[in-house]
Amino acid sequence: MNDKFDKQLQTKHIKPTAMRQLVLQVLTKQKTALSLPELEEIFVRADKATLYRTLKTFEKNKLIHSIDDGSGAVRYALCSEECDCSIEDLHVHFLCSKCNKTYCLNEIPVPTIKLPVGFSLENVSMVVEGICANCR
Amino acid sequence: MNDKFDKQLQTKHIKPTAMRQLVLQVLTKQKTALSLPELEEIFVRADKATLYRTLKTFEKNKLIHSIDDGSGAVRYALCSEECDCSIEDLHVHFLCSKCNKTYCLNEIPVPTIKLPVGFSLENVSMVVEGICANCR
DNA sequence: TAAGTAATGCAACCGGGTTGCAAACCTGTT
DNA sequence: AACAGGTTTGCAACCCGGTTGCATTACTTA
Ligand SMILES: [Mn+2]
Ligand SMILES: [Mn+2]
Ligand SMILES: [Zn+2]
Ligand SMILES: [Zn+2]
Repeated sequence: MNDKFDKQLQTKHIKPTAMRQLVLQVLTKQKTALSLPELEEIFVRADKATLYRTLKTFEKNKLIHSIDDGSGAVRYALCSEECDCSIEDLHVHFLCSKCNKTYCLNEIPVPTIKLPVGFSLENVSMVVEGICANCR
Repeated sequence: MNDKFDKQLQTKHIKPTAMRQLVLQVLTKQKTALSLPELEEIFVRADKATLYRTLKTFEKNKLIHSIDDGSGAVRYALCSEECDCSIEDLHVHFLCSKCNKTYCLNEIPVPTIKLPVGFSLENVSMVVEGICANCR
């Protein structure tokens, strides 16, 4: 059980500390992305900086990806199995204006667009805002 | 000359004060979007709150639109002539990772995407990050 | 001119994010 | 078991963009 998260962390070359296992566990069971402040609410006894660095470590090692949806706090979600955080792994995110939750729309890739001449692309972010299926 | 901005403000039902004329003038000559902190650097003697409220007023009255490009500060750019800030006026924005400037790609509308069932759309934001034409 | 309304200036505050530093912890070695 | 090195954690402080309350000033109109 913990072994599962343990392996997962080691696969991404992250030393599996207790805190990291717990954070990974929480992130795993979420259907929507979590921000640092939200994580703080879940781990009331944990230190903000530790949670912050945990997320940063996870992100650096591509266990999670970050989503800046304009909701005020950057949110994080588990990367999917095949994800290596390259351009072709980018997908659309959805922010519900009612429940303020952020969904990964993993099945919807970010559409390709043709940039003006001279502009080169390194990254794309597409955030759709609206009402989610749970709120309607 | 000032008359031009004057009319423009009145068209959008904004009382044309001196500060507002100046801010509009600055926004007009910009080729890239401006954030509140950047505006503060330009108007060193002006008060932050005044500039803040000026931007908010402009935005509410659809003289400018805001762009949250993930650069840390929300940026603002003049709306184009025909813009009434509805869905079909949405366009892609470009953030240069070198000069950190944000461009309105007015000629590139945000692509339509098909959301999962139950999800409804109210707004979309698409930000491309890369190297701009000036920086390459 | 006087009253009423809107804009401005100043100060303080909030919240998310980030960092320096010391203590605790882990791991491998003597 | 004691030690040494490197890593993680906890605590505190800080930064910065954004926002608000409130008193003052400016504008409008009766
Ligand atoms: Mn995602
Ligand atoms: Mn724009
Ligand atoms: Zn919802
Ligand atoms: Zn550039």
